[in-house]
Amino acid sequence: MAERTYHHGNLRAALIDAGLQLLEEGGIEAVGIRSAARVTGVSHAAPARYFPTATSFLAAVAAVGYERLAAALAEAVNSAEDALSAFRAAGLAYVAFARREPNTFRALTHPSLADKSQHPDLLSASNRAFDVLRAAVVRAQADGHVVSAAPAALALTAWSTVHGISALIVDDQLAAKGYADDPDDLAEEVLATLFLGLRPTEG
Amino acid sequence: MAERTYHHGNLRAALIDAGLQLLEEGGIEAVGIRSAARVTGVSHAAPARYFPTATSFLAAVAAVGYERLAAALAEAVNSAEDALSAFRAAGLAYVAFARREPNTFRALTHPSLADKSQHPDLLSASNRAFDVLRAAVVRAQADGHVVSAAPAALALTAWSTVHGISALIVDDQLAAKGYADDPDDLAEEVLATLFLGLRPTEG
DNA sequence: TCCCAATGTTGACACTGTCTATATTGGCGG
DNA sequence: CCGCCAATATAGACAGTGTCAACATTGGGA
Repeated sequence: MAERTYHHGNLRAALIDAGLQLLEEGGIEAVGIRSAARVTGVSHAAPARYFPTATSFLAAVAAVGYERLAAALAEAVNSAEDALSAFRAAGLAYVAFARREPNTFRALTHPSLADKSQHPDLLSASNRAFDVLRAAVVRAQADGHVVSAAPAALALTAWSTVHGISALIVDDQLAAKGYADDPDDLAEEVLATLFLGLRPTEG
Repeated sequence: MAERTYHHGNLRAALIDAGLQLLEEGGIEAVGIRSAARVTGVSHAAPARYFPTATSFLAAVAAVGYERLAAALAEAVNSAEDALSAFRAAGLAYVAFARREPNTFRALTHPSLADKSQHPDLLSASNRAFDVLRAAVVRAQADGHVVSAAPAALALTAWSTVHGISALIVDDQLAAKGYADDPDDLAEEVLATLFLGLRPTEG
């Protein structure tokens, strides 16, 4: 901060902060190399040393978004009482995160970041968030609340479900598609259906 | 086509065709007002009369994508034997569409189109696709294969599920998340879980 | 202390979307 | 059949973007 000289100190982190701020304020379209440089008070080409391309900058910002998501999921899981309610809390936390930070949520699945193999940090952050859900599945299996199939497949199913409903809620598609009630109710209903489908056959 | 004069005839449709071509070839990032004009062989500002803003052009292209999706769903539903397999076929057709036209699929949920209320044609096309799924739900209810709750909520649940898994498959996230098998198998598994969750309680 | 490698800056280029002013022309009333 | 007008397309300009190459600055180790 304050009265910086020629060398910034930790420009990389400062740029990512600026990117997060731009993201929150103006959506993903507002996140750019030059605007981030401007916010940071640095020349327009300075970011190039840390982010060779505009997409790589976006990826770095989105990676922080995934970290936040992972943290939100982990907190929900940890503050739950039993394995099933932990799994359930993770699902609700996913939807809650999307609603709380819609612009961040949308950034996570931005088309230009579709190929995550180009952005290792983004990929690992994404997987870290997923692993929280996967761990919750494994524990719910151990407690007999979830059918004992491959955890990866079950976690992918759960991820799909909560991601899909989050996308619909965040983009405000409910009313247009004939659902007039509280989005929270829908999230609960969707999760209930999911859990019913994941239940072990005849306990 | 061929030797056009000053007035094009149906520039609007030609531009959308160009947009679809650009989309298929280079992804959504390649779809722009100027590039579409270039492909169409028209001046860079000509599209402005039909598409006042770049986003509105994108919306028109995406609307065609939703129409295609709706058609694919409808065909799957219509060529099925009974109500339950029609519902199931619709789900598989959704995933198949996403895999067949990944760039089109990604365009449908592009962040800049998140607010569909700004783009009536896009909204109605999107709803048309959704209605195919909703009708399938209703029929499956009538045949006793699906719990009798509000169709809108159930259809939203189904949409969420198939959309989520499609997004994961299209962005090639399966292997990175520990699923090494055939994506088709996963799609079937996810649908099976969905149907299990949607089944009427004890028949 | 000196120097060099790491870090920022400056300037330029091609590209984009958007605006305003201008040119072209098909089709209508006379 | 003619002439004009409104619809349609063009031309030019401007601000903004990402990216590149040449240059300036400086901190920290030999």
